[in-house]
Amino acid sequence: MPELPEVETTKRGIEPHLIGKKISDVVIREKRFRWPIQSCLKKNIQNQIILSVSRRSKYILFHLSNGSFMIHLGMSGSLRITDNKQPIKKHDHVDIKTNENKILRFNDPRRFGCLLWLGRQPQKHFLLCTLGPEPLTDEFKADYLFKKSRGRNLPIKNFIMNNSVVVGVGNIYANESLFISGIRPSRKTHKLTKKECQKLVDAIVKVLKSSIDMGGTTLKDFVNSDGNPGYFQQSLFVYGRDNEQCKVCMSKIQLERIGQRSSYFCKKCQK
DNA sequence: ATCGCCTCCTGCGCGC
DNA sequence: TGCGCGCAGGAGGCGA
Repeated sequence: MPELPEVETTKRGIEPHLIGKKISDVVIREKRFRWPIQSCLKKNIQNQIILSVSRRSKYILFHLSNGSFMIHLGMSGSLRITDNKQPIKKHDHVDIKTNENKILRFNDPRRFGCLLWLGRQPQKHFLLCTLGPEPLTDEFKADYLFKKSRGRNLPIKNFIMNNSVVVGVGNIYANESLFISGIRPSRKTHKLTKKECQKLVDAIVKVLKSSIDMGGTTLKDFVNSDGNPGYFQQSLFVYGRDNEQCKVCMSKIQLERIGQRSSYFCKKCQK
């Protein structure tokens, strides 16, 4: 569920509670994630001060003076700032406690996420070193996407969901940005014109930015927030709307499986 | 090198 | 009401 905007919102929400704080204890109730929690994690981060928090792709990185660690929320994970009065709920797998009796609590029902020690050069970790540009930076522009797309024969939707092309575009945002740019998800990547690449880049940026804005207003209270409402739901053009009317032309929204993923589009608005 | 399929896991919604 | 099935999703890994 967490796509890039949710991860960014989470990062912004927890950051002020953690900067400059010392990690006093780490409680690991479950170590089986996408990758198991390393046995060295606890001793490496305990008694260290959190100097800064950053985000790369959907990874949230925590920087300490002896190295960094990171958390990925997978598809069902969430992070909360809480305290030891709050009862431990199902799937509350890890607590990172600070010296001010605040707890960063990692909940992840499906355990698709991870919590990994990275060492002193986090950017060299195998999960981070092959990542493409961040979509909300100058690196991600039409020129880049056009060049990168030459000679590629896969559906454009798969292409933009590939993390080595651009990070942070999950299934929902891929569908939405292709609708906004008027491109069918099944179009072969190399057939996109430069103009279409421009439209697609603009659409991806627009969708991600507006979603961050919405997430920012809905999820601002992280201390007592008890869930993520479908705040983005009402603004979706195509995702999850098969057989419903296109909000632009009233045609019926189509559903097709592309690359094992549900792909929604409007036949009339997208070519 | 590139692409597509499989897999990890649990909760939910549907149909019977 | 209860059960079981199928699907959802991020993204690495692997086989073709």
